[in-house]
Amino acid sequence: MHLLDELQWRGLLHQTTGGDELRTHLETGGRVAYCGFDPTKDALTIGNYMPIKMLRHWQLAGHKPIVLMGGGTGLIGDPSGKDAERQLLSKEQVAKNIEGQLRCFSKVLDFEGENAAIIVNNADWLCELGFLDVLRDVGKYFSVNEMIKKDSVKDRLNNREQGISYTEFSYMILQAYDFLHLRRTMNCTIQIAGSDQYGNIVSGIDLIRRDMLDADKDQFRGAGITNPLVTASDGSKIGKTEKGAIWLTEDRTSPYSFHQYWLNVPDEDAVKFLKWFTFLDQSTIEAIEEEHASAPHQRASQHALADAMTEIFHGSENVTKCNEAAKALFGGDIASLDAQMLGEVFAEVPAGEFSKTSLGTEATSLVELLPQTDLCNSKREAREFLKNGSVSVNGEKLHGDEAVDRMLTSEDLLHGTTILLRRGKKSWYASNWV
RNA sequence: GGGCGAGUACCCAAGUGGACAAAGGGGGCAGACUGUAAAUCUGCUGGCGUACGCCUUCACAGGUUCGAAUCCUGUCUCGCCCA
Repeated sequence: MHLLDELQWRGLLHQTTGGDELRTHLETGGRVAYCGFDPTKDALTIGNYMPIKMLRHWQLAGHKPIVLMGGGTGLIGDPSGKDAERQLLSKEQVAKNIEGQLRCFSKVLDFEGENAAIIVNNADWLCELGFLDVLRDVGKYFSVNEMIKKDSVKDRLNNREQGISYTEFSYMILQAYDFLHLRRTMNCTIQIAGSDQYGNIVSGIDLIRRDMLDADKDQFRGAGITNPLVTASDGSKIGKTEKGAIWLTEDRTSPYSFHQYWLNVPDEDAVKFLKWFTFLDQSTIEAIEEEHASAPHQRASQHALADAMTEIFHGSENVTKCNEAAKALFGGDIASLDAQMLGEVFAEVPAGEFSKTSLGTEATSLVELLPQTDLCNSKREAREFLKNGSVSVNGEKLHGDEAVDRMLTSEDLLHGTTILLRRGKKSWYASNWV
């Protein structure tokens, strides 16, 4: 399938420049495209995944992706979609953030082989530029009249309170220059980005055209491909929960939580997400969709989604673990798990150590104990949960007043060491008694 | 600089001397139903205490009053209008 058709089918194609010319251009392998990444954070979330995935599709289609880290532009800040002037990041911070983000890229993109992805940092060339050189060689090609028409600038100009600094105003020139630089030095003809970057892409293409006035007429100048803004069915951003963003690295979001996030996606989003976020092909996804439709309660789409995503970022071993953990936590008979399984499943869950000698005493009444766990904050709250029948011990639900009076004893120990507490459906706590 | 208006809990928003820890909605948490879903219904939602209660909140600082989110003074912040 042609890359553009593939993206179209997945719902990832928003706009392109270049029309048929672009399509033809892509029929030859080994083309080079870049996508810029903002080094404002030292780690990435699901919200940052889409552009990386776009580059991977590019790579899978037989072309070469360039990851452009905005180490230079990151010192300036993109005014797009921002209603206030950005704070400038220090050079050290930018360098550190780039370092942190690289981990995520290697999970998705292939950095080896014929079309190996490469990483460049625009600080390497932007920092070399002299101010006067830029004004003479680049600035000349930019019409201020055009620049102030761009939405990103216009919004800020119309807003008397905020305004826009000359620094941020210059951002689009820098981004355009990036494209030109990569066009010149790496034969990079395509820029891939989110739809909000369309204006900046066009600026880049214009600049390339002007730079290549004398070049062979048949030579492809440059084009852009944008993907739409992806949101959940309720209009919210994907990958944001009340508890915070879902990160792509396990030091910030455990594989289990990551897996669970996808598993809990609403039905109406699940198939859409399969197309957007996974690399499963059309027939596979259609089969899953059918399977889901015929047995909705099995949630085939969510399972496929969760497994595929977890595999990308945490590996197939973790997929198995996450599924086993989920099965035990939600369906299985907790008490019958063997010691090893128990350890593995609850490796993901918050835990704490308690003294075995206190078992059977006042100190191990649930009202006393729960506030010491992550499950609740005070005795008052503990009583509330217990009365509501929200708490279970080793998978066995407790009700009403007897729950409030319940004490843990040595008989509750699983394998002589652990007692599992649960509040509601999804909050677990492993208490280890030593 | 002048005029007007507003600031209430996680968010929106009522309340304009006592019955106010403060209506209503949203969100969140929990329960029932389910499919670890959606929709629906129920309970909780400032904190602490097994009740009666105590403590901290209505932008901030003072004041009036037996009593203030509510009245007065000053300060700060935001919005709109005029210069």
